[in-house]
Amino acid sequence: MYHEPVKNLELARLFNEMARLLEVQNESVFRVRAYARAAQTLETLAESVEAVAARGELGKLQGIGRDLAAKIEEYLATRRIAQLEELRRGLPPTFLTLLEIRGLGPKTAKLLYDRLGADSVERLLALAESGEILRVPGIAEKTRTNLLKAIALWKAGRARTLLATAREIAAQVGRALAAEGGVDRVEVAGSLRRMRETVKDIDILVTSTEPARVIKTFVALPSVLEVAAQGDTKASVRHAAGLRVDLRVVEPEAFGAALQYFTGSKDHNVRIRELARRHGLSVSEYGVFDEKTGARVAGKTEEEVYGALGLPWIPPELRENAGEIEAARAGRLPTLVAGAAIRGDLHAHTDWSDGHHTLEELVAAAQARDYEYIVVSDHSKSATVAHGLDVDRLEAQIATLRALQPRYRIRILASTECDILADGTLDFPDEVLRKLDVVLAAVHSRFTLPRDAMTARIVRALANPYVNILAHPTGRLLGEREPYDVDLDGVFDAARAHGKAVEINASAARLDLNDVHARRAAELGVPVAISTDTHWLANLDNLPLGLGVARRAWIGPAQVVNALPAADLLAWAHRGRPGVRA
DNA sequence: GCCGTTTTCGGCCCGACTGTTTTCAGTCG
Repeated sequence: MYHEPVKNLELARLFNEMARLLEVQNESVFRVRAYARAAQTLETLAESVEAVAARGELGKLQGIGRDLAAKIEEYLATRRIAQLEELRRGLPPTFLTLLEIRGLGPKTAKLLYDRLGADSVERLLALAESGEILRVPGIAEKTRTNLLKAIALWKAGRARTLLATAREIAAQVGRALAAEGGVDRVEVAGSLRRMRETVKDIDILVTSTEPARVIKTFVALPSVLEVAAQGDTKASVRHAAGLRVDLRVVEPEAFGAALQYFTGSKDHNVRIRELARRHGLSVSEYGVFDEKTGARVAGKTEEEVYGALGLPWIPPELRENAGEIEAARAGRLPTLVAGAAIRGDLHAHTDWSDGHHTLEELVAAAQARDYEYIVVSDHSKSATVAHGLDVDRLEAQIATLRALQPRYRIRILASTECDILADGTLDFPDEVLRKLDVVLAAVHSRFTLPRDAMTARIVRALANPYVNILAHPTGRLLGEREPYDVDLDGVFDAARAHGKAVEINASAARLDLNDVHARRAAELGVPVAISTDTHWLANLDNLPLGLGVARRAWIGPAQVVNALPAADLLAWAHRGRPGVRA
């Protein structure tokens, strides 16, 4: 999905494919897991795998030993992995899509292929519709209807749900459960709690003295389309919004263990349990237990659970098995940026361009959020569809905004989201930019430039002494538009050299930079701006989405420019301008 | 296939639910 670092994700995909192929061929689950773990390491690796290979340090990566390191090197050198090609030989290329059908795993898929030649979803559907699959031992009518349903769902498109949408649905379900009574505590777990940019399902955890009643209430909610599973303590439904919602009812005594367990990630939890085993402990959603005596030694809170393993509490956003367990053991977990640290929003639009509210409405709404400052950054003239401002209108807006200032406590900062033209020059001349408090620059056109040209374009813009922040650096729109092709390391190097910040755009479909890239930027010493890119007043509430990305990127308040007081922010923004002392 | 604060060999996370079984395998998270 991302263009940089390309090979990390390419390789991760290939390792995942090898894991699935090995699994289908009934290989040892441990061998399968080794490949899957290596894939996960590659996915979360911020640095380019090529750079690691060049240093000869592949073997130092989590879960990558001599053998897998050799396969990575083989791929980097030849763009092929002989073993993968060998594994593929036994099965048609469409076979692995069968594993995307919920409820159909490697064993059954292989069985259906061997017995009936089910080599694709289409073929499986035909076999299920005709009833031929009933001839396979272990498959009866119930499985047939379940498969038909799952295939229909698969065909409907299993696009992941945006974090913002899922947060809203989870809140609604939580409120509905609480309103029905019998529920003491409600918490969201899973990838939603970890603030992943998209989620596949929603996990909700409740405590109750009447589990049966809560389960009954849950499956009967009006927003429930279909009940997928229902037991004494857990149930799983398909929500009207299309995604799956899982509910677990747990004992208060085990709430921390359950929350830790259901927050995941799976890979994080596997590591935690392995660590526990080495301490003679066993971890489950019911608590931490002494293996010898069977006594529960922790479980009421997450702090207790991590504490029993000799670890500090790990923030959910870090729980991806991306180095957080090692950092926790070494006492080197980062202090993450939190909402309280954010002093203002650095990217917002008004009806002067494509925003939907007036300047005064925006300022009042930002002030109501107790911000110290709000940056008004309407589009520039080349963004014609967004009614971008020309020089005259920008100057008029600056005057209006300055005249408004005495009526507000919040500091109103004049800005622009200035288009970066195809050649890297800016949409406003320097003598106009210098009248602004802060300058944002962004790409809104010519998305298909070749990588080198796109990189040079952005690097040139960053060299302009008036530009402060590169907005939505990759241009992606989740589920709609791929990021444009750009060498982000080149962009980050330029940003650092010129003292510029890169944005973590918090609008629901952007989240741009993403977590992996933001982590890379921060590691390279580039500060970030966490901004909402508000077009509707309600968008100001999207800040937590951007904070989620930043926290997943291990970013602390010291690396965030809008954690600075207004005076410091302005000093930083004007530092590189001609005539301003550094 | 990886890995080491009991180990360079012998382990490798844990439990719920389902469907098809007569005691459990497969799948999921």
